[in-house]
Amino acid sequence: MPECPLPTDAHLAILSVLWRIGPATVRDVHQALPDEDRRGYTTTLKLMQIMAERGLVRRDESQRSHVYTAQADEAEMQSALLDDLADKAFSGSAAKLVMRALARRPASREELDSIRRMLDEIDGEGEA
Amino acid sequence: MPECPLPTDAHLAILSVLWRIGPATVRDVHQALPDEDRRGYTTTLKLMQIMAERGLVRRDESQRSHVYTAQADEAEMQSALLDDLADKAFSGSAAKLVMRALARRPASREELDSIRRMLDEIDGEGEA
DNA sequence: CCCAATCTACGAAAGCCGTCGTAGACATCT
DNA sequence: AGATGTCTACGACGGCTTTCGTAGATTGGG
Repeated sequence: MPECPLPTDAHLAILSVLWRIGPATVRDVHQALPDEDRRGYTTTLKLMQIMAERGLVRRDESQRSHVYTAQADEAEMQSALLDDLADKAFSGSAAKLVMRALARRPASREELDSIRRMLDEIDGEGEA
Repeated sequence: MPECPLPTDAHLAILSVLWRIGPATVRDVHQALPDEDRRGYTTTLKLMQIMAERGLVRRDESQRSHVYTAQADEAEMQSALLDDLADKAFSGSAAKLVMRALARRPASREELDSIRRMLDEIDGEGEA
């Protein structure tokens, strides 16, 4: 597993598309990119080529239009990004990070319940 | 209020020092930087000059050694960084972000309790 | 068979950031 | 006054990323 530095924003935007729509060609990804992230077609192509070099995506060249698949796991990547942010802006404390995120009240009742259930699970394991 | 793009990593490292130790000179900051973030003295100086231009810090030039103060509020900055990360890697959902952060079990019992209390507060307000 | 569309590959330009060397101003001490 | 040390200011270089133009290959239609 190539423990990469961390994807750049442009790479992450492409990864997000691949995670969402699954294996896709450059054109598919390019069209699926949000407008504010979309540049020229060859820009998307080049980025994806570089991502393939770095192991962020895998590439199937059996078709003329190569098919790209996200190699990096979404959950792992999210964790890595959170770790990084916790280090940089929360003295390494994930708990501080969580509390700051909650302080913005962005969550619906259902989401709050989900979070509570997750806390219960963690407590349960702690007891055992 | 200059709604800046977002601080770079190097700028954030300096801001972290200023938040921690309060108003300080370039030399103070430079010495307080963690070893892995510290480069040459003039590098720190230049970064802080740029930060002053961008409104991330305020500068008091009444002394020969200028005194810098964090202009950006730490909590606001943390929120902005979390918003940014939520957009880039969690489809804009802060709840997803929180759950991913909790899934890593980084928290002590006390921290979990704090988080739970915060959930209760949010619920309480929702009721009212 | 030829034209148009589409793809990959390559290279180069531009931008941004971090890094530092150096210069000049100022203070201090002897 | 001179030597020394510290400060700010400025400029430049290098690295990395993004962006795109262009060329060459391939496909499909008329």
